[in-house]
Order: sequence, then structure tokens, then C-alpha cells
Amino acid sequence: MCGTVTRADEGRRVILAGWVNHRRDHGGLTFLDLRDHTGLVQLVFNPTHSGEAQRVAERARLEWVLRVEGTVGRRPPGNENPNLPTGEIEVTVESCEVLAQADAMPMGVADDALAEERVRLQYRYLDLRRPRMQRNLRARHRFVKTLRDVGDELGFTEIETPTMIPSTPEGARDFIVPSRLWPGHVWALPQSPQLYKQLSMVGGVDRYLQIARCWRDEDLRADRQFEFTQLDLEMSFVDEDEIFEVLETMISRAWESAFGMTLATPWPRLPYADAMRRYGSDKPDTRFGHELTDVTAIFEHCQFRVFAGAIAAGGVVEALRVPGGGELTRGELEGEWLQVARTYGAQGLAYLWRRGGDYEGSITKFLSVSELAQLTAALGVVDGDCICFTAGTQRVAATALGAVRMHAARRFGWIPEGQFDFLWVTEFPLFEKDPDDGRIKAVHHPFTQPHPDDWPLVRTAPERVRSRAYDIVCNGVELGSGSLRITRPEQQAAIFEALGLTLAEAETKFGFLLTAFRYGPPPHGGFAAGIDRIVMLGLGENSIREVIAFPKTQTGADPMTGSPTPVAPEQLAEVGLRLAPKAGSSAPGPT
RNA sequence: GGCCCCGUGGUGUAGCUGGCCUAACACGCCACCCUGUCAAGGUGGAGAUCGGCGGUUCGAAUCCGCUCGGGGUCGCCA
Repeated sequence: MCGTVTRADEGRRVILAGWVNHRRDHGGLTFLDLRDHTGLVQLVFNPTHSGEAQRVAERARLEWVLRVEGTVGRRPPGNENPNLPTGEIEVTVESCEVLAQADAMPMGVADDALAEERVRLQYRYLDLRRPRMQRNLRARHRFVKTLRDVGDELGFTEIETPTMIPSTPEGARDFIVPSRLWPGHVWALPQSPQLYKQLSMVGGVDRYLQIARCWRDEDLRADRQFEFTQLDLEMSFVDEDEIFEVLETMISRAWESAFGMTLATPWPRLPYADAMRRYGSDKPDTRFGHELTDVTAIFEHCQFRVFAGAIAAGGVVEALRVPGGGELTRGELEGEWLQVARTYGAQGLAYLWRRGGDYEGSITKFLSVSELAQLTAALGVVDGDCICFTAGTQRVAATALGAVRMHAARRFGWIPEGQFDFLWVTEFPLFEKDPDDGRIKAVHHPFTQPHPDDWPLVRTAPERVRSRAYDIVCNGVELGSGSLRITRPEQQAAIFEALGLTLAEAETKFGFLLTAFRYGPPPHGGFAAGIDRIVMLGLGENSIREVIAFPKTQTGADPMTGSPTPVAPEQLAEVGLRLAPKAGSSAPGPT
């Protein structure tokens, strides 16, 4: 292979095939760099050795595919290239065959010739030739292969579950597939194999594993695609400790084999409530401190109406000390910093500077000497700091200031590079109130066990019930989640009741699972980890599109294939469908 | 659905406080020269009317509006 030729091969005859990465034509003597996924090697075409091969080399252009036969030799002294692994040697070509020509490239293939993402996706097959993408694809392969290997060692059985399953209204929007044999009926692509893996537990599988493709018809993001891949696990007769240990083993070993870095295990556990309180996030970036402080008690009776009003309404005031923030201008704080807080629902962002041993800033005049002294003590304020505040409900104030914390971290370089802080966020709330209709909904899914201590609250104060659901978080990215499941009918009934589901409704939605649970379900729990995101993180990429061979754009299209495409009426008729006219193309209505 | 950023030859950029832009530079492409280069070099050449539409103006790549496309993000993602 091109990149694996070494000094040890000196004198050997080799046959190499690859792409022309670069050409340097001296009008007689010609050099071509030949590339395959292993790297580059310099080919020398000397008219005195082989005039025929040299004439081919003169014609060859970037990205032509060549097969050459030649002899490996040391480069003449002084002509070594220390920037290349194969820089000490070269291949003197005796014969050269053009396997394929290439038109002028629509984009460069070198890593430092990065084109606009639209162009990269349109010519994804060229983009994939880039060394970086080759590295990413192969690292992903190693990662997944090791997950399977370790899973096998740990007694897991890989089970394939269907990709055409019943559609359920819960959770994300389904991609639906019309049924030809059952006109008017549809299948859905799974958002996850959740129910099937639980059924496999009932089926005695004991330890289920799947590298599962999942689909969700929601808006795309840097870390979200329509279809993504998860490491899906389910285990019988286990509790959190065993599940955590399995995942720590599988992911740390796969991480090491794919990225060559070791991960310390076990990972710390952080209850959800603490994560929200300390970091203002359920997926905290714990690579740096600068935690939030609840200063509600200090400002309970203060003259600043925004604080006092929020507290009187049952809310809180959160504070963040920004060392060095004294240099922040009013324009910055009231511009982009405020915008960050507002994006996450805060009404505003209050701030103070500590300069020359005193507080400055527009809210200073509303705060008493005593209040400011307490603030100084509580946060350890020193000269040159800026203190940012949000006020409101605990959730909004903390979340917004948590976002400000991340903004500050990037602004002031708090984030240590090359560090990976994995942790478990545990004891997620079981329920949450839907702000739109005020109804109680399951945070994870309705089969999640409540925390054993909180069973009495299921009836009385459902929003305070903690669950046995947990997430893996690393560097502020949510990498996966899981839970222990409910298998006892009477417990399940209590949860459905809290969710406002009648037994009849539950039967309609999940009847097959409830039926299965009448025939001796083993206690079980599991986890699903987002492979795209983990590989993205391990490779230092900022988007999962960099670790997916053929991703979609943010608008959910594929520029390479020009899809999605319109569909012929006959094809629709066959599956019993009629499409609504496109909103823009319908007749204009009354204005 | 909201907010923010971007859109100039095949690619990447400059120009964008309006006229000197009949649009510049690098890479790539074409032709010729060149036997030790490795971001090879030299000479010459082709190639964009500045995403699209509309407006302001004597005059627009440069200002405004709409629109299309790409990216980021909030909502959404049990």
C-alpha cells in the first residue's frame, strides 16, 4: 500500500495502485504522489528508465487512478522529505497503467482544501477521499467493532429488531411507511428498538445488544440527523451498578481501540438535581468549575425589583462569578451575553463589575452594602470579576445562567482541550409538566421505574418523583440514556394513572408489551448510547456529519442524490396515498 | 415557527463606508518550457456580472426588501 512502503522495502519490486495526489513535472523527470487510504508515496518517472511510463505520467492529472510497477529505492541524499512518513524512499516506476481518468475536480481532496459543506455533501465520494474522513470512517469502524467484541465477551447476544414497526404518537415524530397490503395503514421506522428489546428480555435473551439504526423526523442539528446509530443494550436481573459497569467497560475499551486514549473508570455519578443546581444543565460540562451559586437568600428582601419579584413569585436568583470579567464591556454584556440568556428563556441578565475594591454597574444602586458584602463572601468575589445574575423559576434561571457559563467558558478559555469528562447523570425526574397543556408527561418513557423512596409521591406530587433513569454525559454532550424498567402490573398501572392514561388507552398503545408482562417478565433495565456523537467527540469533530459517511443537510436533504424527490401518482396510488398540495402552490386564500 | 451568520470563475478568498471593478489573488484547468521536486518553477491562456428576483440611485458585487441555498441555535428531539 502507498503509505506503508518503508526503507525495509528497499530494492523490492512493488505494484501500487491509487490516486494521483500531486504532480511535479520537470519536463522529463516527473514526480507523482500516489495516494490510497494508508498514505502517500512518491513515484519517480525517469525517461531514461522507462520513457513509456514517463509519457503516461506527463498526461496524468489530479485524482487519476493509476497502477504502477516499480522498484523501491532510497532517495538521493539531501532529497528526503521529513514531512512524509515515506519521505526517505521513493518508487522508480517501470510501467504505469491508467485505470481511470478524472475530470477537473469540483473540490480539493486535501485536508487543508476544505470546501463549503454544501459542495462537500454534493460530492461526498470525493470528500470521503480526504485523509481526515478516511480516519473518521475507520475510527468509527474500530469503535463499533470493539463494542461488538466486548459485548460478546460480556455475554451479550446481538438481536436484529424490525425496522417496520407500529407508529406511536409518543415522543419524536415518526417516519411513516405506507402499507400496500393494508391500504390506509402505515408502519413507522423505529425511533429506537425500545419495546422490542424489552420483549427480548421476556423472551429469555438475558443480555441483548444491537448496533441499531434509529429514525426521528425532527429538525436537524450539528449533533442530530434523521437517522442515527445507537448502541442499544438491555439486561435482565440487574441494577444500576451492573449496567453502569458494562457501559463503562464497553465504551472505554472501544474508545481506546478507536481513538488510542484511555478513559478512567468508573465514571462519577451526579444526581440530576445537583447538575441543574451547580451547572444549570442536565448535561453539564464538568471539565471546568465556575459553578452557579444560588443567591436567593441574600436578595430576598432587596430593593431590586427584578430579583425581589422573582423570589416573591417562588423563583430564585442565580449568580455566576466570571473571573477577569471586569474587562467585559457593557456592550458585550447587554449584547451577546444577554442574547444567550434570553435564548434560554431568561427575561434579562443582570451584572456587576468588581473594580477598585468596589462594585460598579447599573444595579449596584439597588443593592445594600450588606447584600453586596454577603455576595462577596458567598462567591469569593475579587477585583477584576464580573458577576452575572439571572432571576426567575429555578429551571429557567439556572438553565439560562448555565448557558451563560458555557459562553463565558469559551470567551475566557476555561475549557481544557483534550480532556474527556464522562459522568453519569442520575435520578432524572420521572415526570414533567407540559407547559402547553399542563399535563403530566413521562420524561424518559412510561416504563421507567420511579426511585424506590418516591413511590408515595407518584400520587401526591408527581413532579417531585425521581426516576431510575440515567444519562451518560461527556464534555457537555448527552451521549445516551437508559433506565430500569417497570415490570410489575400494579406499578405500571399507578404510573399510567399519574400520566392520565386509562387502562384502556394504555392497552391500545402498549397492549402487546403489557400482555407480554403477564407471562413472567424478568426485571430488567438497559441503555442506548449515541454512537455518532461518541465518535464525533472522540475524534474532536464538531458535527456528527463528519463521522457519518452520507449525511443529510440541516434542511433534511441530500445534495448528492438530489433527494427527497417528488413521487409519481401511480406509485402513490399503489400504496393508497394521496399527497396534500404543497402549501405554497395552493390557490391563494382570502387575505 | 423564531433568532443569528454566510452565498463573488471549478475550489478557497479579497473587494462590500456605492463610481478608479471593463471584478483581484491563490489553487485547479489548458498550452508551451524545464531531469530531483515534494505548497517545484517559468511564460502565456480560458473561465465568474458577483445565488435569484425586485427596489433605491445618474451609477450597485457593494445600500434596502423579498426569495432560494448552506451553517449555527431556540422551540422540537417520550
